[in-house]
Amino acid sequence: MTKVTLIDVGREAGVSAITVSRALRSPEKVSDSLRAKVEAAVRKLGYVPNQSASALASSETNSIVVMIPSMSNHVFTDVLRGIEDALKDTRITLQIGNTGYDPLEEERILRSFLNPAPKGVILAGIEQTDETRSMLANIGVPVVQIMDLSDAPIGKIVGFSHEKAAMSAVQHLLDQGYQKIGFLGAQMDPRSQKRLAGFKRTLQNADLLDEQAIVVTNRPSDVRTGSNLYGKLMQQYPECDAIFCNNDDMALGVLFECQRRGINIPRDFGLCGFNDLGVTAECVPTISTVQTPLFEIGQTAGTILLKGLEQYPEDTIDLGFAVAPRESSRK
Amino acid sequence: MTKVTLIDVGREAGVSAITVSRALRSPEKVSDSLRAKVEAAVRKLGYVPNQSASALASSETNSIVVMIPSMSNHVFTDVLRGIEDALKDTRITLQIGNTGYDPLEEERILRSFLNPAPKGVILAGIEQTDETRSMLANIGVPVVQIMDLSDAPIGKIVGFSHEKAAMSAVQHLLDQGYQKIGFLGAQMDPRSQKRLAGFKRTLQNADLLDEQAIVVTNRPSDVRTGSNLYGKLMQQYPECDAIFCNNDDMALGVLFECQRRGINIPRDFGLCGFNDLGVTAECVPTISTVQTPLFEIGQTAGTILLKGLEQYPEDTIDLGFAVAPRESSRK
DNA sequence: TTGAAAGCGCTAACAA
DNA sequence: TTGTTAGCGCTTTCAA
Repeated sequence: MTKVTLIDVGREAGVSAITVSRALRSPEKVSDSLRAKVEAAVRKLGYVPNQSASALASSETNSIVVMIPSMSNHVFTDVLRGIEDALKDTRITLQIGNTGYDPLEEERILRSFLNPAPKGVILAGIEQTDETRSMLANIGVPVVQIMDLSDAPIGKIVGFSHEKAAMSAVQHLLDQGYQKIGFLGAQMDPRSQKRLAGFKRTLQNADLLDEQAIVVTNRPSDVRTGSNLYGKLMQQYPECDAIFCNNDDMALGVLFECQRRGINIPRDFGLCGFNDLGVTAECVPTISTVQTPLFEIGQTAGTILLKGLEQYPEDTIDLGFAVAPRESSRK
Repeated sequence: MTKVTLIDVGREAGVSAITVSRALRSPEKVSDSLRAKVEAAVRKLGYVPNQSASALASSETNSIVVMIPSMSNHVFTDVLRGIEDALKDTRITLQIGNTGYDPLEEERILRSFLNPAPKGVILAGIEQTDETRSMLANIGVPVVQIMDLSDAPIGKIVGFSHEKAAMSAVQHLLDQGYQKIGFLGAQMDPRSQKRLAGFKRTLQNADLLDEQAIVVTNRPSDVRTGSNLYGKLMQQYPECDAIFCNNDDMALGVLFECQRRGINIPRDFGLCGFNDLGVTAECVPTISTVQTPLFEIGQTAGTILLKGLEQYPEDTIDLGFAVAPRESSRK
């Protein structure tokens, strides 16, 4: 079974290689009897197409490139599941690149993934380098950005407004009667910065903003970081009576730290997370959060590439968000 | 910048295409002045190698295929991080396949990834189909299985004993004075089955096994499932005084459910998770667990493929595990 | 509906 | 140290 080629299959079926290729690629353009013969030969010999040869000859691949900042963050694995869902009945393969939140790394990896050109490219965020943009333009490959919104997308963009989402979350805490609201942020990528901007804006409008109420780090977002930053915040802003966290795992860390310190949530302290990563709906008390359409973003991006960008009238697709009020903010 | 080829670079540098290829692939075999000229031309023209053409001509790719059962389970993203770490200073690309815990799906995806042949293949578990095994044998590609141990690995295998790990966990609960120990299992893949076997064996040895103490589901492992299965277990085995969960997120679900029911952990009830996925070290109380070398497994598998299987004397590499006693089992 | 010829961009093997 | 020739396995184009 060493290296079965189209020629071998053709010999077995008594036809030429090109005929086999056609029988496999466009079965409708071939007589029934031929198709049956070819399929039998393929099965008998265990033929598997050589993707390199195919891509080289046709200058077309069957892969879609996805560049995400991190595999450890559930946010992006949820998005990936959405993309996989959109592509599940096709022969399209995902080529996943991990950028580590670095646009230059994104550029470097993407370059190596762009020749031969993939069917499409999905990029997280809108912070691509100029070089990345010009590479993509030169190649002319369909591009979908995800997770954010933009007035000037490279191709299409599917996401939601991080600033508005944060504003809604903070407004929710205000509506519940909390006044001294703090912000805890890890992994301060550009979308987190927008959430911080939304936080600031809402409190400014209410004339309640205190710069001491903001604690951020560039470390990855996780439970322990939530606990740690909570401690830091309470030192520099002791009057704090509620927190908005830029990711659910941070909020969980705050909850645990409050339990350790004997602080009652929601009576003494309000809490709201972000992204609805599952566990905030289960813990005690449940933690209010902002539901973001992660799976749907992936699904939509995949579908757009599948159907062709031109099938979608708008360049920007805002999938919105929803504040999910739970026990942690029911004062 | 449309389609710059080696010939274009060669023309720019005043040499032939093959010389450019050599200058790029083995710079040490080329004169300094030539190398400089070629590098300048590459930069000027923005040349990027066509991987399909390269793979076709050399019958060699620069990719390693990784087949994992799920992207949503942190267990496998930790392993992936390990693989990426081992490969970070190379030009090797990961081709990730998501099997959904289905050996036939693994076979299907793997087949499409095997022509042209990758540099190596990493497979989770030991449940490959006969067809998968024979494909891999025919191609002669280096294979590393991970996450488990086996007497007859396809190539090498890197993992630990799930049965022994579970036995240690259950023994720990016994040592702490718990007697009526239950088992909660989701996503009952073959490795989970081995953990269940370890659970049974240890309790059998102590003459404390009750079949009513076992509750499993094939749904994915998550926090809510932990809470739900806890309820089911307490119905059918009310005398239960401790639980061993087959994954940390399930254990967290049990903790939350106990909080809701006013059951004190560890005084009234003991708890131990599995895999040490981070959050069990942070919650209140902290949850005892079994630390498994997920990152190291990935790292080792990547390194083995990088250096060549033959560099490693043993076929089976047991990276072990460690019970991490925490508050949830300190009766 | 099927086939022959040519070539995708690169590299192995050999030659100079 | 550099170049020539041939060909990897497939698909495109054109012809039958």
